[in-house]
This record gives sequence, C-alpha cells and structure tokens, in this order.
Amino acid sequence: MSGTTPPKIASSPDQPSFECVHETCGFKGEECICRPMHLHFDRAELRTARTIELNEGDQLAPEDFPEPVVFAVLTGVIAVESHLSDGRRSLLTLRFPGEYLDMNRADRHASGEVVALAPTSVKLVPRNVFEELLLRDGNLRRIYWRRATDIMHQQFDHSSDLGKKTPTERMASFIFELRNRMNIPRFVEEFTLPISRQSIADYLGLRAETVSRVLKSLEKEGAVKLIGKHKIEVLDFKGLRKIANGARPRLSNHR
Amino acid sequence: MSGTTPPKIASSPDQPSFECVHETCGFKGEECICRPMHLHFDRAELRTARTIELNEGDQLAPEDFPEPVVFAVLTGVIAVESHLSDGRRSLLTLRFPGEYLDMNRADRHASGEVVALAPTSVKLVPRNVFEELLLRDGNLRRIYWRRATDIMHQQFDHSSDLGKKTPTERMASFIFELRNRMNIPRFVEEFTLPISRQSIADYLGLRAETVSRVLKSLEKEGAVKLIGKHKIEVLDFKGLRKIANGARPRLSNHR
DNA sequence: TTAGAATATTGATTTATATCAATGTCCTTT
DNA sequence: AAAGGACATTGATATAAATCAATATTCTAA
Repeated sequence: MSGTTPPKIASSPDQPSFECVHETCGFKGEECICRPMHLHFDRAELRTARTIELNEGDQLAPEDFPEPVVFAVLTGVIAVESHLSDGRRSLLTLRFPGEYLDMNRADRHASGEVVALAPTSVKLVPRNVFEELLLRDGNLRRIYWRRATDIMHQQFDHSSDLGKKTPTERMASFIFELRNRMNIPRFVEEFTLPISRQSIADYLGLRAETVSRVLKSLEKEGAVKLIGKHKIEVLDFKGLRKIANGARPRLSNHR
Repeated sequence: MSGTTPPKIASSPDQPSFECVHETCGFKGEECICRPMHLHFDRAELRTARTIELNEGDQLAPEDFPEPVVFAVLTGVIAVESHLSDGRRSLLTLRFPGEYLDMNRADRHASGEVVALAPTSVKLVPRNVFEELLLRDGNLRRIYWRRATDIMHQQFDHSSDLGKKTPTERMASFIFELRNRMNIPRFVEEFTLPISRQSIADYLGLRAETVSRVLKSLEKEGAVKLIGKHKIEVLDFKGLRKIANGARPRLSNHR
C-alpha cells in the first residue's frame, strides 16, 4: 500500500475487455464477429506472433514476411499500396484497428506493398500456423470465414465506388465506410479522418485537390462540417446516405 | 454384347479429365490449384449440389440461395452486378468457367445481384455443407484457401485498374486478365471476348463508346487485331503488357 | 432472304475533373 | 515565439472521356 505507483490490475489475459457496439450480433465476447482480430491472436498457440511497429509512411519489409502471413492491426492504419511505372499511386485496400489482412509472401504474387498511413502497430502470424489453429477452433473459424466474405463484399462496394460514382458520391461512401469500420456509434456525429487528403485521394481514385473541393461542397450543402483538418462531423445522415447511394451531385465550375 | 447402344465408358467419376496448362503448378490432377472448381463438386458429400442453367441476362433468383452458398461456374460467365439509384450499372466481379464465387444469402449483406452475361450453367452448394467438407479434405482446403487469396489479389488489381488507369490501360489489363482466367495458353494469340462491349464498359468503369474507341486505337498501334466483334488477337504481347502496367497512352481527340 | 432489332462503331460537342500554379494553414522543431 | 516545411485549400485553364446523335454491322426470327 505504500509507494506512489498503484499495482496495475491487468484485465484477464484470456478475456481482454471488449464490448460490441452493435445490437444485432447475437454473440458476446469471444464469439462476437466484431471482436478485434488481434485479441484472437492472444493465445498460447500463436505465441510465435510478432508485433511490429511502423511509423507513418513505413512499408513492411519483405523480410518481415518471407512466407504468407496474416496481419492483425492493433492501432493505426494499414494500406496495400501500388505504383504504376510512372509513379501514379493507388491504395488498393485499407485496414483499421481490429481488422486483419491476408498477404502472400512479399516477393511473389503480391499486387502491392503493405504500408502504414499513420503510426501503426500490427501483429503478424504465419498463415500455416493460423490455419492450423482455425482447424482446431470452430468459433474462430466461424468468425474468420464470415469476416472473409464481408471483406470481399467491402471490396466489391469499393469497386462500385471507383467504377461508377462521382467524386462527391465516393467521398460520401467513404465517410460511411470509415464510420462503420472504425466502429463509430451512430449517435456520435464527430470523428477523426485518420489519413491525409492525399491518401483519401489515392484510395478513391481522385486527386487531393478534388478531395478538398468535394469536402467543401458537402459542407456547403450542410451534409457535413469540417473541424480543423482531421475532424469531421456528419450533420445530415440521410442526405449523405442518399448521395453515397448515387444521387449524382457533380462538382460544378461556375460558382 | 448385343444391342445397338454400346456401353458408355464414363471417365472415372473420381478423376474427371483435366490437364493443367501451366508448368509451374507442381501438382497434378486433383491436387492442382488450377483444377476447375466444379470438378471438386463432383463427389458424394456434395450430392445436394444443384445445377442451374441461366440465359444471358438472367439473374439468379433469391430463392435459389436463401442461405449462403458457393457457386462453381461450369460454362458461360457470371457477374455480380449493382445498380445505383439512377440506373448506372457496375459489374463488380466476374467469374469464368472453373472459378467459384462465395455469396451470402441474396437478401442480406449483398452488394449486388448474380447475373449471367452469357448462356451459363452454375453448380451451387450451401456454404455450411462446403465448409464441412473443407474440414475433412486437406487437399481441397489447401486449394480453396490459396484460391481465396488469389481472388482477393485479383480484386486488388481490379481496384488499381479502376482507380488510376487510363481507359487504354484498363483495356490492356483486361485482355490479360481474360486470357489468364480463361486459361488461354501463351502461344494462342486469338481468343474470344466472352462478353459484350457494354459489359466490358460496366466492368472497367467506362462507356461502351469508349471501349470501342480504345480497342480501335490499340488495333491502330498494332497491339491487337479485332476479328469480327467477338474475337481478338494479341499481336504484341510485350507492348500490350507495358500499356497494361501504366505506359499512359490516353485517347486523343485530334486525328 | 429479308426485316427488324440489338449491338457496335463513328462523329461532334460538352463538361467535370485533372492539371498547373499560387496561396494559406497547421504543425513541428529550435 | 518564430521559422520552416509539410499539408491543404483555392483559383485558372486544358483536356480526356462522357454525352448526344447518327450510322453501320451483326444477329435473330419470320
């Protein structure tokens, strides 16, 4: 009882604190589909898991995954980035905390590099170790398979954004995508834009200038409010949703 | 020995004829990663599999998959199609013979409808039945998991096409994508464009007119030769590859 | 074989966004 | 607190692809 540092009461390692923000999941704790993937990595069978810290802009070194791996993002943001021969950059997919990413070995069959878009820590497990575990753990298997198809559908949605949506519609979609994937509860209007304008542009197939203009135009029509450069507040959910689903407002040059 | 109908010598049902066109797979027959997925469906455990025939333009009825399913494409072409509120159409992903598609139940979480872009037959298995089988068959599991990550990488590549490539570059990429996925051997220059200009456009995020013009421009520079409307021959693989990887030839209005 | 419809091509014009350029704001570091 | 650099915004202009419109080709069915 003496001394200045109180004893740290670690939450039970087998049951790290996690509360799902949804009401429709139907499962709790370890069985919830929403449980951050890295918590599933905290178990004896995966003791070989490595944690890697990255600064903004760092790319994961090929020697970090000479074999296929599964990443879990603990904090920050991860992207798969590709460059065309003349330097054009695309962000092919994003991963936020609690999400995972399957990657083949860095030197083969890879469509891009894994980079951090913010200070980030990831936990990394060889795929064959993870697959072994999946075979033995039916709960984890159910979660992983369900999330795998969800991710694919997410990718489909993103293709729809890129293929046929106007810049404004893409931005509106992206705001909802961010809120969903970062688990912002519906009643919380304000949240953080976790990546730069340039990265948003490279993810949405636009130029940074266009992202600026589109955000401003959404603000003008009262759909959102920009707070500094990294915070945004959704003022009109319904309106923004309509735009995201294709209410075709294009940018206009005259006034 | 009498009678007019000779006994049919069915090829062994466990070992339907299939020869991989690649030389680097390292596995043969049932173990080859390239083995058409529907052949894996021909086994006792999957006797509940349904085969469905679709005409061009048909969409798979929701009652065909009230529960999550895995499709295998036998012949034809399948797409996941989405429409924005004002009618803009996107083809989010394509599936060719031998490929499979995971879909959640038609009425939930789905980003689009499953439609046939040509006369098509698919074989369909409930996901839980398929997953059961995966648990028991290590070979199929290896193949399925590997193909799942390949498909994801394919989706990534497609995002790169849509996000940052010019129409000409997209078309060049698409030609290679087609050839790979339809298993056209490298020494075969001519092959069939299995879907309409409009569908190509909706897959590549372009207009049908643009697809026409881009094809013509590729023909002019000698990269390909169009034979009728549904055949195309690749004359300059290296040049076309360079374009696909970002050698930025844009369409030009003058001349 | 021809008629008609569907699909594809070609042409003219418009326009949304890229591009180029300058300015402004924020954030870090000293 | 000020300086410097990175990031973001704003403005002016050019242009590639969309759009609109017409024609041509291919396919289907009578």
